[in-house]
Amino acid sequence: MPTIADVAASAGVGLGTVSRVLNGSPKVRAETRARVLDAIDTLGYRPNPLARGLSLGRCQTVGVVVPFFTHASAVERLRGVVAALDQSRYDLVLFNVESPVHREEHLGSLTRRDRADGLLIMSLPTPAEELERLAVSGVPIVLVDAEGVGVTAVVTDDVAGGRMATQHLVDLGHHAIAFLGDDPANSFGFTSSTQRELGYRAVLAEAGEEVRRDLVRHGPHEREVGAQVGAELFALDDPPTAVFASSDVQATGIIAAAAHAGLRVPEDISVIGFDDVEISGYIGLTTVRQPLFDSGFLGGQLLLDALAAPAPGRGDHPQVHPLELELVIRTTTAPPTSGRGSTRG
Amino acid sequence: MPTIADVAASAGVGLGTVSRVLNGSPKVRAETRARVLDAIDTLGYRPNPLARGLSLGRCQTVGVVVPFFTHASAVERLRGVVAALDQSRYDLVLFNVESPVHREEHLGSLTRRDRADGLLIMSLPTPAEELERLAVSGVPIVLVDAEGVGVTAVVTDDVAGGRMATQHLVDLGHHAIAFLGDDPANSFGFTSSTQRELGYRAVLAEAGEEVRRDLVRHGPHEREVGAQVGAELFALDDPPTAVFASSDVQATGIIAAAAHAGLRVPEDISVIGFDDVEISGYIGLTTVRQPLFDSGFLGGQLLLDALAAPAPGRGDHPQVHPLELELVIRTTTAPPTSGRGSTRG
DNA sequence: TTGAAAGCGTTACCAC
DNA sequence: GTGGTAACGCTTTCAA
Repeated sequence: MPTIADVAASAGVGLGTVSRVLNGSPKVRAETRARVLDAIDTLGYRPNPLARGLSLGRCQTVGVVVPFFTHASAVERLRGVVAALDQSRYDLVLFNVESPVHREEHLGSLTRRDRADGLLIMSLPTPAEELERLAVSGVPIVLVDAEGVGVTAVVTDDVAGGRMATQHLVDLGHHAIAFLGDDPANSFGFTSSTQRELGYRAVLAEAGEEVRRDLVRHGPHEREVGAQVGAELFALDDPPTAVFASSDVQATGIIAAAAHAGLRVPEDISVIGFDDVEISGYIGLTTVRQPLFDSGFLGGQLLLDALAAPAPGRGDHPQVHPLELELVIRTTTAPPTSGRGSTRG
Repeated sequence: MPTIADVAASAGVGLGTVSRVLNGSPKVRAETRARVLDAIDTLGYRPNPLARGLSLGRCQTVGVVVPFFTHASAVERLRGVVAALDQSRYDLVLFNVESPVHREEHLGSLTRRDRADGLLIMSLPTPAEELERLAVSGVPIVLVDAEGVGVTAVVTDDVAGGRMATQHLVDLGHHAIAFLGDDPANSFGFTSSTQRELGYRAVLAEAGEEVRRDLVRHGPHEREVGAQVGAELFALDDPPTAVFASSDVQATGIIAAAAHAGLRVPEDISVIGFDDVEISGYIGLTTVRQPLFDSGFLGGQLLLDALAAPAPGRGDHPQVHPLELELVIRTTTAPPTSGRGSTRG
């Protein structure tokens, strides 16, 4: 495995000259450069990124901290990040987070420029103190689907999204509208779902509807949870005529439960989700579309920008980039049928 | 940012001793160790992986080369890898491959121990010559969903899978069975689909059925492709009564086309897919299940094993680990209805 | 058991 | 322009 020294020897020049050629320094005579390039070629030399990193104090690596298993939508976001980084010279190191402990571990070890030059944190509410530590360490950081004081972030207005979904159901004439989302006290501290619930409650209040406690349910973003909650909901004396699930994955569970209970969607029960993941199109789920891929892509770009900026300017201008939400009406929502539905006043 | 020297100074010991403590060498007096550990703690010292890697000649990193965007199934496999690596001390670097050029690039630069200590290549048929280069470079390598001479691999018997699917349709009484899969001349050189097609042809031959050229179609693993091909198939004078799509994603397209053509599944047309990705369960698709997650997990473990093995033994015993396929019968296949179907003898 | 010193492959600073 | 040389932070060998 040839080193820079071998190249230098072979080309009959000094170490420094090879390095200069490598890094495109203009202070090299054309003829010398050619000779060095030639030697590099014949020797099949390739710079050692580790050594380069050690010397430079950076490692050409971007760390992505992502709750990979927890959200189906994370994958789509990750795709965006990958696409954004693809043209850059940065490698992408994946840090999966399955538990809060996990997060602490990773964030702790990543507060160092030597594991990753920049950090992309997805969907994980990061304690202000952690953020502070990261900021101090000088590692540029971008949050995607999360917010933090003084940190550049790509966000979605989940309250607005929750409003959109609920308003759609209200507009269709529904009264007994159930909500299913993450537990506000979930161990990760995910807040998106809670925000959506806020939107739900706000719209209901505006419509003069009472928020029935038996219609508000919580659980992780899993299909099984949706199926379970759906079954409970449909077994109620006064069942809902519509369900707003704060994720498409949960929504599919609700739909499965409806089928199981012999209910037709949307005739007997309307279902709306959130995210617009790939499967939603397949099954015709009405939902609130989040630009998942774009969020990752934009996050990646922002991080690359921060990395490209001269160190002193870094982090001085944190920006929050809101992404547009869009109501996608497909075939799982419709006006309530008179035969069924709430009899509440 | 404290270095090992700071720790040494603070603990009043030499550099080497700190290093020994760090690496769990037994040749350190308990009292000394305690003092060092103490210093490490108060200083908040953390070893620099880059420096460590440079010195050691490795970087505690596993490279995963994966056609991320090309196959939905790749994500599931990736999940498995992440899970396998999670407990190890290796970081996972993701190399996306969107085009053959991409592949060359990555593989070229990864033939070096300094970017990744080990390599996991997914679903990408790697030219024997590349494999040779990698083998020579001493980087342990594991193939998942691909095969190569002399390389440890996790594989599925796609011919057998193709047989399973086709036999299921034949057993149901179908005669005009269409096939949709990757173009055998696809630019990546993916072969799984072609293997499945082999199984399809074999079963048809055994059943005494002619393989109708108009019923064998090719295209990328995209839903749109399935929809397009489905439309063409259903417009035939003598349309098929069943379709075997070599991926679930294509199968969903076929189903969409059926709905569009006013055909009921499975009454008018049976559809079987391949993979059993998450959505397949949701939509009740009959399919051949591949243990995607497991394949990634096993691949990760095998790579970790290889990495743990003493260098000389590496690669001496490449093994091929076949994974079990399973026919999952759900609701998209049924016997052909008499009213429709082929009239061929 | 411990300390000192020699690398690992680069980059960057300093003379020439 | 170009060639030495000192870092970068760690592991490891060699003495002591």
